[in-house]
Amino acid sequence: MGKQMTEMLKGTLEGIVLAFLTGNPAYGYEITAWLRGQGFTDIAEGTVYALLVRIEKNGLVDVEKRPSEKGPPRKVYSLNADGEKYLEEFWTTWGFLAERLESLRTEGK
Amino acid sequence: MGKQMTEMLKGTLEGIVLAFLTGNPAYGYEITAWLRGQGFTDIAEGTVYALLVRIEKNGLVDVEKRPSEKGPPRKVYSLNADGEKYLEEFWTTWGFLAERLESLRTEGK
DNA sequence: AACCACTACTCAGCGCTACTATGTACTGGT
DNA sequence: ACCAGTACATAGTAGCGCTGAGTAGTGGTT
Repeated sequence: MGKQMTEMLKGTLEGIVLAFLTGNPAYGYEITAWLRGQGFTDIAEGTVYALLVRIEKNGLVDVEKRPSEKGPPRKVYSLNADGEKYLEEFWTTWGFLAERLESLRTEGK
Repeated sequence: MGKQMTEMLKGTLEGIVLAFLTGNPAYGYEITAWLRGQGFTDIAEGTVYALLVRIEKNGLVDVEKRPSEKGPPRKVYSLNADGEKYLEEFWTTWGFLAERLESLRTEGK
């Protein structure tokens, strides 16, 4: 993946995944596939799983294990109340940053 | 600074500074002050100087030393051709990311 | 003269996140 | 028996911003 994208994803990938999880419980493999479909073609599987471990440890999601027809059991993640609050803060932070950058891009300094 | 903002700045702060430098040579202390004026109130001085060292080492800027009336000599940075090209790539990368996030925020997944 | 605020730059060490690379394990098709 | 696809896990690495401290020059106050 491009180095710029790699650095830019720091902090935002988490928000992207949490946003996807809103009202839409999903498991790791599924999330990875979705991300690739969104254009994040080079996201490594390991990155997603590590992220999921982290947000679970931070108490932002609930986890439920479900059997799969085609492989090992799935770990289905769903956003909980803390996660929703965290995601709201994420949007606030991102909104500020995006606004600053947008005005920089159009107006110049 | 908020942890979310700290992580999100990774990769974007560099672009912000390069964008500011476009057609507008500046020195570290000045850039720090400008960033604070833009709302990035908690950007550490050390962060900015380290970033400037990095982009200089990567050949994105030219540097000129100028005496100051009120302190140690200033190191004035100006964007060069490589820097402009890099900044263009930055906008492309950021544009993609911002678009994805924006559609996530409004449409939901 | 001593002190402090402001200007201006530097640097070592830390924490966090994404990436690399590899491994495990289950199902189904050939 | 083999391989592709599904599904998860993890140790080690690189990069970036932050913390905290230090150096240096100028000007104003006491």
